[in-house]
Amino acid sequence: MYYLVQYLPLHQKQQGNMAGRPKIFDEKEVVEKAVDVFWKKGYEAASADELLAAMGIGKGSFYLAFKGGKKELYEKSLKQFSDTYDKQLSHDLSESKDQVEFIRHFFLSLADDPTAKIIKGCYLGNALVQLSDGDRDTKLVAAQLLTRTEHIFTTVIRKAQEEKKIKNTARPEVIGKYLINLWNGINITRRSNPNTEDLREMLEMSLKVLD
Amino acid sequence: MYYLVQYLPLHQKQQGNMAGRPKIFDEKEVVEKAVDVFWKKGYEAASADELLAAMGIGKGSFYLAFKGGKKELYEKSLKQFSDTYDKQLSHDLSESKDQVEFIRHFFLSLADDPTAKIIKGCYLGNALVQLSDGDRDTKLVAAQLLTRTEHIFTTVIRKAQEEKKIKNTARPEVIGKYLINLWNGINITRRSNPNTEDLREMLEMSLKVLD
DNA sequence: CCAATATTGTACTAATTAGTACATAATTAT
DNA sequence: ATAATTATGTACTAATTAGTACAATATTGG
Repeated sequence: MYYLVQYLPLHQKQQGNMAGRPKIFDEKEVVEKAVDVFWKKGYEAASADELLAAMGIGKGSFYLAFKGGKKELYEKSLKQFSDTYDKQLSHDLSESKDQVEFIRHFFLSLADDPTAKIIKGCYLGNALVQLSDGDRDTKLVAAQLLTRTEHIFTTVIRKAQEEKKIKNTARPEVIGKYLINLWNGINITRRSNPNTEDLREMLEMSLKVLD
Repeated sequence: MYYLVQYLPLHQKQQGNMAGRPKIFDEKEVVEKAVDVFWKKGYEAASADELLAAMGIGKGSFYLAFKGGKKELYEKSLKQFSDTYDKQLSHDLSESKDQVEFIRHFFLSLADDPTAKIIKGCYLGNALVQLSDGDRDTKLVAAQLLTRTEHIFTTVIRKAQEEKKIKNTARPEVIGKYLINLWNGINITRRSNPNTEDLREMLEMSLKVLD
């Protein structure tokens, strides 16, 4: 016997037709709050109490909604962050007149970021460095999400090559990896040296691959 | 009245002429053991007990020798690691016939590292990512040490430019930063994608700045 | 041999951790 | 209204944390 089941999008609240006391929070919203804490403190150093305070919910609600505890919350935060980020990036790219130029500007703007004082790095890159061997599965999630962003770059490059907009004839996968590697590097390098001018020149040198 | 004081190198044990029970450990040796633990587990996740076990000393000895506790141990481990690393790198460079070629090979070899399965990244880069805002001073130590390695690259590049061994006429500081940024990037990128072939091609593309 | 000194090992503390148990509260369906 | 269901808040637990206190130990100099 088979049943027709309606799969609702996860973000659609089903409160209206469900029995029981209603949730006082929206999962997406509290995960977003958790991202802030994890990003600022790091995975290990972010305590459950601190997370709950930021999320504005109590332990009862939390461990009911996130049965896997802190780890589940972190994985969900990685996914949600990455989804939002990639979606925004893809959208901005589709809106831009010159996608290669957009990427160039995207990287160059990292040299004079006004938020440079509080350098938090890349949320996914941080995960790869902060997670220990015990959290191999979570690490893998972060790795896959970062690879997804890499693919966005790769796709732009492939298209630009087809349209003869860039001279570089290397495989698009290689240029895409080059770009994500540049991104990964900057997120470390910026933390160790705030010299904006050298950083800018270094970025300009790096972006010659897009000529 | 002035006295002539003989300053002994720190690593020279002065036990022979000192009163009191002799130390059962050598500080450099135990710090080296601690590096292993910090590198594998990360700063936060490395517990004092675990560190002490690896170092083979008890709490009494530890807190006497490292009054600043875990934090002092970590800072010392950063310095000692970096000293050893830079010294080795400088030595290898001075031994090599072609220093630019050495650097090129140094980076290319990262693509087929036999220890790729256990990717621990850069000890100093990890520190920059793993330390939270509360450990700003320790972070600064790591940043300065990483900059020192950058300067080693810069010096090689400057010399190579003077000797017309590379065509790239950008400021050596910029090329040096480019190289340390490449290093920082790879130590993240390798963790997210073990595809050796793409990585190798990406590195070859990156190293064109050394032509 | 004894005083002075430095190191060691153990037992303890006080704080913090993640997570559980469960009574209470707020909702829907009948 | 009341039964069923789901969420919430609080009080608790059990483990782990970094670090301290201090008596016992091993050395040097006199």
